[in-house]
Amino acid sequence: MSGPSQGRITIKEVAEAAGVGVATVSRVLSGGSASAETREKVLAAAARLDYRPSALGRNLRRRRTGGIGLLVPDITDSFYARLTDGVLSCARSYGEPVTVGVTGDDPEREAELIGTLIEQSMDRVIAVPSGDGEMWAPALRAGLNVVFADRRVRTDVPSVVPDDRAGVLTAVEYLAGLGHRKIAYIGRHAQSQRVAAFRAAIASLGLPADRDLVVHARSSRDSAYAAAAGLLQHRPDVTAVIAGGNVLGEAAVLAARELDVRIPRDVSLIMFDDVPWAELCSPPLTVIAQPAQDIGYRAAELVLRHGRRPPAVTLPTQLVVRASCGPKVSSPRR
Amino acid sequence: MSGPSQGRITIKEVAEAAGVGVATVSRVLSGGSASAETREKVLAAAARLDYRPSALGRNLRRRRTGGIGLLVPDITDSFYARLTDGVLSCARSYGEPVTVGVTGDDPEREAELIGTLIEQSMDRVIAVPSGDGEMWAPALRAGLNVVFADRRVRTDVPSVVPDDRAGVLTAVEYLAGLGHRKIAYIGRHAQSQRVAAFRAAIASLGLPADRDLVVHARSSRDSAYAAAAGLLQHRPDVTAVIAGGNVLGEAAVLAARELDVRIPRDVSLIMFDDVPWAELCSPPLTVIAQPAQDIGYRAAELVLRHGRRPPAVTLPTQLVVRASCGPKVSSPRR
DNA sequence: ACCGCTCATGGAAACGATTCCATCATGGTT
DNA sequence: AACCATGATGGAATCGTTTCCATGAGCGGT
Repeated sequence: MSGPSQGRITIKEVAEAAGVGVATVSRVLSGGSASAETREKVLAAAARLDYRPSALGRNLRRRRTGGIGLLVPDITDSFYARLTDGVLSCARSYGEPVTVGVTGDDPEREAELIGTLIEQSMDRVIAVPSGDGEMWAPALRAGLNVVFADRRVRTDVPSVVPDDRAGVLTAVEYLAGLGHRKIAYIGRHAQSQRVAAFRAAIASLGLPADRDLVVHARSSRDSAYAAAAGLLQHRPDVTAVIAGGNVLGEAAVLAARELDVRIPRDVSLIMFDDVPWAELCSPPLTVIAQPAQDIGYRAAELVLRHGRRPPAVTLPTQLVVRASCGPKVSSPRR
Repeated sequence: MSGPSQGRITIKEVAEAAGVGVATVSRVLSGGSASAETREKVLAAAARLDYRPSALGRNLRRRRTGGIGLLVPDITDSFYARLTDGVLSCARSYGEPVTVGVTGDDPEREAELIGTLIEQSMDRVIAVPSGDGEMWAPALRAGLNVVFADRRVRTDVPSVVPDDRAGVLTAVEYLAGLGHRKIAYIGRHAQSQRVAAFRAAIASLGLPADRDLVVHARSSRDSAYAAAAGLLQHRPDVTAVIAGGNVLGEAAVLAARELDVRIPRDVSLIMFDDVPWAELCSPPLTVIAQPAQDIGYRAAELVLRHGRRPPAVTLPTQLVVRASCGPKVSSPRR
């Protein structure tokens, strides 16, 4: 009865209780070879003492941390919440803990969080990168195992992204089919890829190109509202808008309501990202659904099985037609 | 030029580069006493080598992990996403990483996650407990620093919760004021506290008590829909329902729409938790707003400053009247 | 001039695990 | 009977940090 009854119990105490050496305990517990009898004794002792190996000790010796880091712009945004859910779901099946950080789409904050992560010896990270991803260069050189989600900003980092090009094209084609020619896009600052796809789609359909038809917002709700209201106010000639995310879409219907422009009579609206309330909205919103959860899950798979990794995974999007788009009005709204 | 140029650089190499001992480096970096000259040398060397102390080594020695663990039922639920955001926001100002786990309101999964957490040597945890919180007993005994959020299920654990009693009472009073007498409550399984408050409110206003007027759902959207649809179908006599959360509210308006019961003409609806889309909904939803982010922030404060901790913090809720409640219809709906 | 006090400093132990390596027993082969 | 191969086992080194303790220098007081 000499065991130190206080504090966490260690492998040493298990070894003592089982009457074997610490090396043997470690071997048995990590599936190494041992005689049936010894294995029995060790397992019994470990169970009796309710022994839990310390991840700290293990990781220090192994020189890597088990867990995975996840960096998202805004956990409050349903899209990133679902993406996070996907990551957590996959990580759970591997028993890996996930450390989450919020970047707010700010490269500086992102760099800071990367610092924290490598301080923690995390060697596997999933991130929705904020800027052009150049702050990742040092971490990459240091051997960090990174997978980008939702945005593909570096070709040397495996990425899991929605099929933006197809999604945007589908939306623009649908709108053009309804007769719209002045179509605007409201996006976040960081979505350069999607904006490029938008311009390409506009061009390919022979619609008038106009720089001012894409407006940007930062990741806050206020900024989104300002962008939407500004667009609706200053460009009475646009008859259809595409919102590049659910908070942008929300801001757009709010702004429209405030400015008394009716959807879809005055302007048609397509929102990226299908969220539960899109159906509850008045009018129900036509959306481009994105597989947020799958993106997270696949990204986690990629970062966990770090075999040879494909450079990029693209997941399909889907147009869900509801009631927020209508034929072009004959005369531009005043 | 003999430094091992591969892998992470350690305190030993910094010491060598600065021409001092490792103990001195450690002391300088953690704010201990040292001569100005030495401090200078060490700081210079550390900066030059871009040295980052390994949290692993530190934590092993200190026998505690810096980070904090966070357990929520469903990160996809806006309420818990905002709560998480609050926790992350507070933790960031302390430079503490946060490990997030999803319990799905399942005590078994929760116990499993607790195991992972203590394996990680996390000594500080914020949790939204699933059941009666009895699986926390061993962890508590082991000295884990736990704070409960959103639900108060044990008196021996500090908790940060919304003022459920006042919130429910406000909602019931408001509904009663509109003439409603058969008021139902749809809640999650785990919200025993709120259900008790509901019954108390009903009783205090002299309304008919009826066991069947509170129905429970599990944390999935499907379960929520089933519960709402069941209630609406089998109890044509209820003229007002209170939904105990935003996914329950969403399910209620969906079910109502499907069953062709109109809000608020046929039944009035009050939803717990104000979410951005409540205003966008048709009709805009009257809600009891809950300070989800504050709850998370305060819980994080509590768990980080583990001075003497108050047993419970209760944060106020607020009734936001929109358009989902109306006067009682004269005849029960068929 | 000596004593004792303070202060900076570096060596070494400790934290809890994994893993290399040496040791020893066993059993089969020549 | 001697020998080798095989496999189980435990001691000890190791990971990167913090912290205890001993050492030595500097210095003011008697």
